[in-house]
Amino acid sequence: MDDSGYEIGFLLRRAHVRASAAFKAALAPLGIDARHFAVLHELVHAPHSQRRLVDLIGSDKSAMVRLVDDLERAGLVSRQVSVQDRRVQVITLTGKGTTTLQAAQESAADVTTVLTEHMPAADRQRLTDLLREFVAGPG
Amino acid sequence: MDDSGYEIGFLLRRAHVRASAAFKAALAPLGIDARHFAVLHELVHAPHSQRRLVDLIGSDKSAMVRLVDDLERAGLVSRQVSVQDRRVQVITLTGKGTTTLQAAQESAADVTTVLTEHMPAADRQRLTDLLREFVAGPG
DNA sequence: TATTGTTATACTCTATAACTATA
DNA sequence: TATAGTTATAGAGTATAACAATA
Repeated sequence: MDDSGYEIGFLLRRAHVRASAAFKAALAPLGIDARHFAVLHELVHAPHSQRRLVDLIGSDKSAMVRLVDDLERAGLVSRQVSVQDRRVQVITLTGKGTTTLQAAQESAADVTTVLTEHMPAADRQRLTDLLREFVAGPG
Repeated sequence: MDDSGYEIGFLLRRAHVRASAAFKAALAPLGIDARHFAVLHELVHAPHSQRRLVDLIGSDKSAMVRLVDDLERAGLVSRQVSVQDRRVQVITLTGKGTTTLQAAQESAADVTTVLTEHMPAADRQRLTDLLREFVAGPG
């Protein structure tokens, strides 16, 4: 009985569950979860509108409002009305946000090491590359 | 800026979101979702106790009660008290369950084809193998 | 009219603990 | 005492639609 035709679906679920539990535990001391981390990560190089963050992360706009609410309340980002388009809220990393992001990046890297330490380095790299290819889709 | 140290976490999330949305849509006409499919899939070769299903799938016992409730209500599995241990409910695929599972397997295989048709076949196979390795963990 | 962001709401899923019946 | 299953409940996350402000 060969189920390789659809096994990847089950495997992605198990892999995600395994990884997200580990990331959640690692980020908890910083007061954020993986979704907040994803937002902070997108803001490293430049501020973005909430709309742009939604597109980058693949969330939805009402969920993003609450994520940014959380981050703003924690002092990690700030909201500013755009001068060009006053409908737009520009989200910027604060100094504290930058510090927290760096700590989160270290924790996340440590977790990743633990999650993949049973795999040869080449396999780890190849898995990352193939996931990137899978996620890219037909586009 | 190199984020390869933790990028795999984000990628697994995006990959899982992409795949689960597709599986959900494909299985909806059969009246089940991916979790029900996983349960049916484990019952192909032999009946199992709910406890065993929990271990196989990585769910929890109260969630499993409801999954089996759903499947039993739809006539896809049956519950029978074990003769050896009357605490145990043995879950068995019905004829309708077998038919539905086969349809689900075909839908899932089709979805997988669509999800990976932008990838060379060798990459698809390698991704499956590497995910299996990742999921296995240090054990 | 269309878009950005906000709010409200309902729904699903998960997590937890208490409970039963057996062992 | 411990285990398999059940039930109840609370919480988190998602999805949806209606709304306000601006373009």
